[in-house]
Amino acid sequence: MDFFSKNKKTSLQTKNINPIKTHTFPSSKLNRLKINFSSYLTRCIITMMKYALVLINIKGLGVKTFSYSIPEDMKNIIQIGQAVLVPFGRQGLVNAFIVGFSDYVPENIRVKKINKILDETPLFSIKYLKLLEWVANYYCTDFVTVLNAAIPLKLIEKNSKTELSVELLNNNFEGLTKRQKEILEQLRKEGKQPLIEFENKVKTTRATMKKLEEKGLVKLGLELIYRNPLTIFKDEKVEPLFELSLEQETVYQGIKVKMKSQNPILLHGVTASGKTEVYFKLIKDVIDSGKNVLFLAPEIALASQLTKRLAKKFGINDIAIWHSSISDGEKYDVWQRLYNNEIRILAGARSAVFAPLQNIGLIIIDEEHEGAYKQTNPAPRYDARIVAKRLAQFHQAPLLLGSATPDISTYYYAENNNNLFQMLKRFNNAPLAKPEVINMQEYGKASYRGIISKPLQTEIKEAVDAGKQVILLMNRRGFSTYTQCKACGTVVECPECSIPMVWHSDGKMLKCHYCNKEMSFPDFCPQCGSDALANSGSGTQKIEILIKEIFPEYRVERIDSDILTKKNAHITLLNKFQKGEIDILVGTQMIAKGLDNPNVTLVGVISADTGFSVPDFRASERGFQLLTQVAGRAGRGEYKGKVLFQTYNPDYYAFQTAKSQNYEKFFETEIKAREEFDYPPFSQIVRLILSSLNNFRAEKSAMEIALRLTTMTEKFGFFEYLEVLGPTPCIISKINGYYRYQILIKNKLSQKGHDFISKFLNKISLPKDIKMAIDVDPLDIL
DNA sequence: AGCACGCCGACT
DNA sequence: GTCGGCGTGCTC
Repeated sequence: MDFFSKNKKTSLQTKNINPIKTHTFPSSKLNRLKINFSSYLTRCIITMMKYALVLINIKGLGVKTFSYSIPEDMKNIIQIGQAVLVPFGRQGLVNAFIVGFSDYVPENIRVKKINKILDETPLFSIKYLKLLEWVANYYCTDFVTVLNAAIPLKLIEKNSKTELSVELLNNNFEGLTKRQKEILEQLRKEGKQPLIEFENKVKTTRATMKKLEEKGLVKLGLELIYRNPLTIFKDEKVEPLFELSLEQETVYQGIKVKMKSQNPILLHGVTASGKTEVYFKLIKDVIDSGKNVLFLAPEIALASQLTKRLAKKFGINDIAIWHSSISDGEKYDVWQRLYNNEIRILAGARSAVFAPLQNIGLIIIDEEHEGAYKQTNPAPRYDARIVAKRLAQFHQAPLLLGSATPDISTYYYAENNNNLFQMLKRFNNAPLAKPEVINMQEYGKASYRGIISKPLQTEIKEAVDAGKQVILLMNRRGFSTYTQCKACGTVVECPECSIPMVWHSDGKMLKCHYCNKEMSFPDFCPQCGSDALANSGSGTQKIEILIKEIFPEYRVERIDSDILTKKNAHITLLNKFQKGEIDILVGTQMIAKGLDNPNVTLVGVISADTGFSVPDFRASERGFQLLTQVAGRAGRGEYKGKVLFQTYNPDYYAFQTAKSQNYEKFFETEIKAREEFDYPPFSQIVRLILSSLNNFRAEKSAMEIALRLTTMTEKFGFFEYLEVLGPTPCIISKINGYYRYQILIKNKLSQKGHDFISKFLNKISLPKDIKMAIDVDPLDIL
């Protein structure tokens, strides 16, 4: 591996920029970690080893690994995953995790001794760390960054604490005071629970509880009582599973045959085709066979909804939920229950792939095309689908992906591996609404303010007057899309980010959608001083106002992320809509997902072109998905649905296929384009973003890295697999004051190529004022 | 993050 | 001389 030699200097090093240093200490640590996890690690070797590698969360510094020596008396019990107490710097004893063992420590450090093993039960296994190590390698980041994302740091602080519990011992309440009887009655109803929680709830004190303990009526123990966040669903009646339709039954049987498959299985089912029933039937089979199920949904709200449905079918005791917003206490409890194999079904969002569910027999990822499965910031920029695939392989369990509009790559692989299942009919045989196109080149002039066409107005009126409800999609928030000077053409941009400021009519402000900076509407053009500044384009706020102008008597509401700032506001609005208290709902893509309202008969897309024109290789895919998903909101009940797309480009292929709701046709055209230009799934993209407050230095460092990368690629014969593009300024060339340059590396799916990239990036260290973000399989390249 | 170490300017 | 400014580097 001499190509990573420290002394190599490139000709581009100048006085203005620090040389790219290679660092040795952290990477040697990583190498030790690697050796420990992946090869000869067995208990007997561990117990012979002198040093333990522990993970410490240092405030301000983050999570780092350090070596400590193992006292003789701990050698028989010490294990990976245990929480320990170690002396650290001037901070005295701190909590840490055992993550590895070693016989060797670099000479120049003097090791301290592990002070205490806090809990002999480990919180994770070697297998688990192996998965994280794989993720770190795949996403070209370090192990600690992945660990940081995977294990809730609060576990470290929480784990040594035990809580007092309270439990009823005797049901005979004779001879007690009225108040005491009340307290015990409540305890009898609710069962064993944490003492403090109980005292607060029934408004009593420790003295009273001690008294009851003395009388032998309750037991106050030190045991750990798990909080079950699902108790809110505990009154839900457990219902039998649905009967499957013929189409569902066929797909179910087909998937059953594939349960041993090492490759992901795709269930492509049109909106409202009843994928959930198939999932549930499979889940039942898996848990009956004694294995566990991981079920992911793209976002927290959908994961909660899913958990409720699961609780209805399987009861609450074997189910847990995991996502970034459950409380630390709940995380701790769920973690323990998972590790102790007390959970049959875990539902959750992206981060739930890292929960330590044991003995997995099936992983389901619903709405697999959703971008929310990919973490964009901060690192690790992982995709839960990729991690889940690896996790499934570890457990030799199948991975089932479901969507009405699958990711192009997922579909490609599923088809090639003969793992594709389709449900192209709606469950209740309701026909899919065929969208109609309104060519705005033709209708534009006759439209209300050039935006709401006559046919759309007519359909809205017809629907609402018939007591039905309407969804209008406008995939841009704010009032307009940009503010322009009519004299010189200048578009008002955010001073910190290179994107147009958007006029918001509610706050009467121009807002930056990247950094949220606000400013008042300028009186004069910042470029030429003219006063001819005007707003152009439309967003949700304008549509809401226009619709209210046309139909002053109808109940119109708007949902977009501006509304979301008020807590639960959007849930309240969705509930109102569901109850029929809103006639017309205007919103961004938030309303395209998951809304299942049988009373919606009309869906209108105000500007169906939005999205397709973004300069990104996935723009057509995203546009197609959005239009298909929103069209699926119409006619889900017994009433026939209608969908109208307003567009200025009626002939565009992605648009035509979305119009006919023909996924396969879209796929065929799109996959050819991907092949021709070597985009995924025919290559893997690794995107590097170099950014700095100083434009020149950002560009310079990007150039230097690109040059090194190209030189090495050629020198070591990787040019067959790797193509280095750039650097170029990012399309969004400035965000939050940081100038951004990108380098794209296209890897023709070679493992060797990927290992090279990973090693190369691990060795790079940059001057302080330059930041580098590594994004493997980026969602977009803006 | 803290905290020590250390290398220059101002001061009783 | 030596007090203290805070830039730099380290924590097994």
